[in-house]
Amino acid sequence: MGRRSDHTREELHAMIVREGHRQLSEVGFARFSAREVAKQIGYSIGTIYNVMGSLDALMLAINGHTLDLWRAALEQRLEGQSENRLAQAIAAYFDFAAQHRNAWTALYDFRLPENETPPADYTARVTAITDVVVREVAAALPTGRRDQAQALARSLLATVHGHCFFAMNGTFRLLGETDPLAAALARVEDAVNAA
Amino acid sequence: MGRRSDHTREELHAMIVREGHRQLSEVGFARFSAREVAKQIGYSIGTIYNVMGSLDALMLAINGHTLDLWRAALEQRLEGQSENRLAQAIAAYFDFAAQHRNAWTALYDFRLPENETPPADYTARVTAITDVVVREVAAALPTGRRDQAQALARSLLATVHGHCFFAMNGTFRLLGETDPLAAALARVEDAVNAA
DNA sequence: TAAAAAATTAGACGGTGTTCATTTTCTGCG
DNA sequence: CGCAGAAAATGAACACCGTCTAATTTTTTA
Repeated sequence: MGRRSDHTREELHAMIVREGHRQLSEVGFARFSAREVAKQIGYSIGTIYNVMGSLDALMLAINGHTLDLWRAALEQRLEGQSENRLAQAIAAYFDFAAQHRNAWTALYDFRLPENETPPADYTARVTAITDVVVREVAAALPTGRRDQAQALARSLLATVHGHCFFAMNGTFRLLGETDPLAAALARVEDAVNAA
Repeated sequence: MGRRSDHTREELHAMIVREGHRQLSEVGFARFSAREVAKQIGYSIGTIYNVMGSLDALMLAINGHTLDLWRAALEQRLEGQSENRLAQAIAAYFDFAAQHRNAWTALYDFRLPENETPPADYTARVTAITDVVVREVAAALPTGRRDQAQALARSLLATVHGHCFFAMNGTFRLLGETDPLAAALARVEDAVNAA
């Protein structure tokens, strides 16, 4: 076959990413298959490669989509909130991971080969989420300490990530921690108070 | 063929795990292959399955071995140290991850299927590392706060893990953080001072 | 309407995990 | 020593996977 009148190349690209994200969410990174994506959208495996280039590129596009959803969820949660905004942001971090288990986990399961770097539009999505956190950390700091916001935000992001990761992968359950979110909030509070 | 006089079943098990760990360290989790392990030790693929039971079991054994090495490195680093022991432990955490990149990463890349739980001898290795941290956290706390050590140690482990993870996966480089270890140490200090 | 361009296909290739009937080797007993 | 049974090891078979590409089909263009 050739061109199909009902899908432009762009639309097809979007279809693949959306279906890929759907399947990734369903079966998880370990069982994800490009062939199955092709089957579900009614195209052949070859088309996936023509449109996406490679499995790595497909994964980057899917993870990019997850990052978009994550930032949207984060900003929606903060919208109109005037108190405890940093705590709200952290809770949103945890909520997104819990509600999008497989997609969130895949953000960290998937890695490009050693020599390659992610494309600019992917890293931009990562920094977009970071920027939200930087903004909220800055607001939580005393006015004289706002210049520390960027560095502190990076570190607090790592702190929250570590807690969320251990919550999701079972480590906290194993260690008897029953409220990972509270632990993360406590660590962030410690750091903000120290600044 | 049948029994080979030069290897007991136990020795063969150990051989497989050691060679598996070697290859995992070399090529990383994504490119790890049980078939290649078999080839390198001069046995057939079937034998790997006879001895280990499944690929999941093999991965658990290999990761268990990594955890053993990690705890040994941690304890060796602390041996004889009388000052800054908690900071030393954290530095050892980072050092091990850096020096055993692929093996360390595989600890988190590999996950059992949803319904299954890791065997007791695996979880014991995880808690063995945790116990070292609990001990050092307790020592760093004022005597009246020692009862918080366990809960705080869990949280600080997550904190350090988050920083180490972002250091290893490139997130910190992307965000401009040039000294992840220092950031982790600062967060731990904040938490200890707050207690 | 014919030629050029674009889109799509599907099969081939080399790899993977997994299973299991078969073969080989070892052990112990008569 | 010979032989039977147990233990160990094999490797072919199966169903997948990502990747590539020659061939085909459709659409667009001239």
